[in-house]
Amino acid sequence: MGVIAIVFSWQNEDNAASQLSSDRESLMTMEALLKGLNEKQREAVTSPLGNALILAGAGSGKTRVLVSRIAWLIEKEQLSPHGILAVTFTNKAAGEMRERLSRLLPHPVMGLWVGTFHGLCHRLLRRHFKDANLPEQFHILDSDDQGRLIKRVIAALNLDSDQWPVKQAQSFINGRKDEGLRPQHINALHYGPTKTLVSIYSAYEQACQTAGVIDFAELLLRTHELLRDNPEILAHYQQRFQAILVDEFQDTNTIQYAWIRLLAGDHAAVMAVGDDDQSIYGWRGAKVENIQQFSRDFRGALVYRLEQNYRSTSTILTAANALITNNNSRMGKDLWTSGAEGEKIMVYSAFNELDEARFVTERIMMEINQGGSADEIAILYRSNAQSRVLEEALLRQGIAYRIYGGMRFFDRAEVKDTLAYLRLLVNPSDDTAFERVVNFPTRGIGEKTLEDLRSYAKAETCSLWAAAKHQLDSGEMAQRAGTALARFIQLIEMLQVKTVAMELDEQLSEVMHSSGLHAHFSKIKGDKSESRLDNLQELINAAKQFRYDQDAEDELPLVSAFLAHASLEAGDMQAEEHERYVHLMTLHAAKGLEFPLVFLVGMEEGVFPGKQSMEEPGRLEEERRLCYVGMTRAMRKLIISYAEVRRLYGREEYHRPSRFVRELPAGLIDEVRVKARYQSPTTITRTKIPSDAETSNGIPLGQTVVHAKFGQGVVLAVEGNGAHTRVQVKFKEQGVKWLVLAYANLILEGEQFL
DNA sequence: GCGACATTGTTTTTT
DNA sequence: ACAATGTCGC
Repeated sequence: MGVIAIVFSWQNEDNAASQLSSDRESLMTMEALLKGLNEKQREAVTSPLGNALILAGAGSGKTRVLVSRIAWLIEKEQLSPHGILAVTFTNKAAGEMRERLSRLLPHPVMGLWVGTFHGLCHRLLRRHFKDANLPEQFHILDSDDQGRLIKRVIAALNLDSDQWPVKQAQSFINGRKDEGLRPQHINALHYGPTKTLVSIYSAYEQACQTAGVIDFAELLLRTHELLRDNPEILAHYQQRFQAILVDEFQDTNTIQYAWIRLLAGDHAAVMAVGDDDQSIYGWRGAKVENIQQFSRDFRGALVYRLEQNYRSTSTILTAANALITNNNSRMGKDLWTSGAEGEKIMVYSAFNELDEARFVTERIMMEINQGGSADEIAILYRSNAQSRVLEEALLRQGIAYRIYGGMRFFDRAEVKDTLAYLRLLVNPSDDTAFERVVNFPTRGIGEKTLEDLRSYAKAETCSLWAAAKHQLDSGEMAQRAGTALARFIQLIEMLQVKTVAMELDEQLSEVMHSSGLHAHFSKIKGDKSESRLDNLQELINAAKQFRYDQDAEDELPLVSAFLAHASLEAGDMQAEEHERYVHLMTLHAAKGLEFPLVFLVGMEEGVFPGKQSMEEPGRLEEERRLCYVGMTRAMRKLIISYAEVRRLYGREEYHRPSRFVRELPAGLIDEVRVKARYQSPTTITRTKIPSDAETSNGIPLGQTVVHAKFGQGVVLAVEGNGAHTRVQVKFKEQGVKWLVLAYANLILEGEQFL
């Protein structure tokens, strides 16, 4: 049915588009648009209708080019918006593109597809659910749901959960799916762990199929198979999409690449935009090589390089360039700017993480006192755990901050519980939803009862819901358990009837109350219960909002659309407040953003680059790219810091400054000296910081020393002076380590306390 | 079915 | 250090 509707609307929109391109006003817009671009950007935007690869450096106006290109295709190449597909990775990027497009084009564009890989695949699967072998109301599992299901599958296979951790199985399954592999494609002739993992994969697929659910990776894989195995459908979309644009191409994985190739066929003009230097998602399957592969697979692909940067000072850019040239596998690209030189990059060497946090907050205070705004400032770190100390310091100083990332709205347990009820109303076969709420809030349905249901469902290859109904009908259930289960079934069936004519938000409210969820969260004491109830209210608000925002474009039932929205766009909910915050986030989360002032903290060997990344060259290069991404976020000023001692996993660890700091040209760096009169924090009591005078002569090399933990060792090198002094010691047992003299409490031969 | 203890691992994260 | 699981006893 979808196909016919599409053909109709295509013709309508074609007419609309030809009227549009003869419009004088829009031609004017086009000229104005091109005038605002630099030469390289203009070349890319006006590239002939064919394949093109755009290597767009950080801050080179990538999104602008992409958006302008779409406008160009519509205005000058006279493509129908209906024939254009633009793909991104995140909802945020898709939203931004849509928004900028609507500002650029004089008329609202109908039929243009802009979305994430997952969002677009979802749309295709909804339209062609029968050919994709899915139930009409299939639900998308998020990784949490997926984990729960895999856990159950492992248990059902009678495998030892210690030997087969859920996480491992999950990443195995997702990894294979990202490669486009089904269980039968995986070579498991030999015995061993792979064979078991494949059987878990297989059983998991089966479980998903009976429950009518699919995971994120499956969205892509299933869509690829849908197109590959249904020539008419493929032909339809190949004919439809004359131009395909892909953002962040360096982040595409195998299946996404295959998906684009398939959809593009021989005719579509594919424009891939990416930056190999900003590839930071290799660990989750992204293949940078796809960029190199592009020119081979897509005929006559023209390559454009956008190297003029409009974001950062030349100091920051030169430093970032110097850093990234240490990577070997690069396509090569040098960012430049016609802008000002700017301030030098400040590098601060802190004693420990507390001192580092203190320094950062101090600089932020200075910045704000000089008229800067907090929201122009970002603190970037390698891992989330590093935010704690920074938070505490900011809190102490009363600086408003906001942490990005972490738990998102639709990921919250109480929200997911409520949605699980909703899912069950829509599709009682959804075993993941069933398992989640059948006994939550507790209603006397125990493990024993569930075990019976599971084994029946397994034997009959049916859903838990069907198993429950059957067990009840057959009267084989124990009195007590039977009543409890029957009450649950009745509850769901009652809700199905009662909510059928309700608005979405009313449905949710009804579900929350009838299920006892609301009462349950009201009962719990503590400060958490209030925020949980708030979240439930917020969910109702979100549903109400959703009702208004939803266009009738996709004729998906509103409930299903809302559930898909909850899975696919977990909702950052971060733009709501308008206060001015300092932004705290991981380097990964910072990609695509920019800030006038950027702090890069924790620049230590073992932290960044991380311990695990230091052995393998490939991973080290990815860490370096991550550093490059971080540096190029800064517009006006970049401040780097590292701590000589850091509390990590409960231990005090001594780290050397990150190699990335040393890879920056010395001339661009302004190294800030430590104040010798630093007051030691109360938590570290044993610390004795020597004055300059005390240690100015340093320790003789070769001196034998004793360390409380590491034992006896020999001094190999001494670096720095004053409170700053570090010594390199070769210990008998523990090997070679760098220690900060002020913290190490070394005892020299002769019992002299340093 | 819940609370008290033990065990465990601990980059990065979207969809 | 610490949080987030899992196990055990009532």
